[in-house]
Amino acid sequence: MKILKGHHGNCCCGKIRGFGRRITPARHAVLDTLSTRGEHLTAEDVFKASSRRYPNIGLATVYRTLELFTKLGMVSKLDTGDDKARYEFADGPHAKGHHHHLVCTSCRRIVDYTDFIKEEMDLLRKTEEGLSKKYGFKINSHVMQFYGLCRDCAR
Amino acid sequence: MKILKGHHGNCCCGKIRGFGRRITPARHAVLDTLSTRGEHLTAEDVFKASSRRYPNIGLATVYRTLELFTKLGMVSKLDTGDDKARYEFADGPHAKGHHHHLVCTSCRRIVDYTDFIKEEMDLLRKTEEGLSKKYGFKINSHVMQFYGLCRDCAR
DNA sequence: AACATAATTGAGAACCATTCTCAATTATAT
DNA sequence: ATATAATTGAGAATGGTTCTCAATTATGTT
Repeated sequence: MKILKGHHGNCCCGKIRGFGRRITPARHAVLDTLSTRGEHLTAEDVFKASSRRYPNIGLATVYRTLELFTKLGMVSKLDTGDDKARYEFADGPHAKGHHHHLVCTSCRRIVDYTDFIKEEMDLLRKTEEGLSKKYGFKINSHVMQFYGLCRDCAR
Repeated sequence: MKILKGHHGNCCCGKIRGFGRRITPARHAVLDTLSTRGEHLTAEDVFKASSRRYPNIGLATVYRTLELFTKLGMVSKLDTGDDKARYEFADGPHAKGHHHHLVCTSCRRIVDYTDFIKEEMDLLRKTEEGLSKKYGFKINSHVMQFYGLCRDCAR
């Protein structure tokens, strides 16, 4: 299958190749899906959407691809408490910008919020620094998330 | 089996009974385990330790009990990223005090920290309030956690 | 103290997201 | 065009957790 020179050629393929990994139709399909279909997609979501573009893709490949992209830092893997990982573009050309999540524990709706992000980032940076020093950890990531009931589920 | 009137009688049994649930040897064993064996135990950990006190206990019962205690607010269920839930007493008579977690993604060591807790709580409270108002969520809980490599794993 | 009844239990089966296996295919450097 | 290692699809396997169900038991009532 011919690889189209799309907008991905510029931003992601280089990163993939840089790690000695190959550009394949399956990876391209996943990339397209992630940039088209919004945030917090489950592997199954990605599989279904990618199948439209590339009908032969297998679910295992989707998992492997998402794992690779996560390792390369292109994708964020989220846990929103329902035993299914969710994926979205990490900060970068296709990303929505740094945000955190507010999750409804009843209907599983996920709201991305950016309110208080500056204060959060300041505190997170400060905490990371303090914890690194005190406990000797090299901190790589954090999770900050709120759970509750959305308006519809609360009533 | 006779239920001993131990220190739990005062703090937890009332809570359990208050919800129309019964005090049983299995629940007592889990309670003892949680108060004796430290933090962030997996269900399997709780099962093994509780089996010593009450050899007939079943794993399913441990899961059910931990779920119940979590629902009653006595226990916190944590996800530290390794596909096994972990449990510990929530804030209360037996709890260690409010803390957050620093997790080594290599050896899975978990450090409880309380540094910056005041600032964190302030920000969390403020954020919860802001998000409640803006998005109409009734926020019930939050997760704030750091991932990285501990000193031993980093080198 | 024994009864009635609904809650609880243990054991194993079932579930289900994810990972693994392996032979076949394919991207890429030469 | 070729060689080679990476990648793939399909289905099996994994493993933590939940479910099922008949048997047991805690608790309020007599």
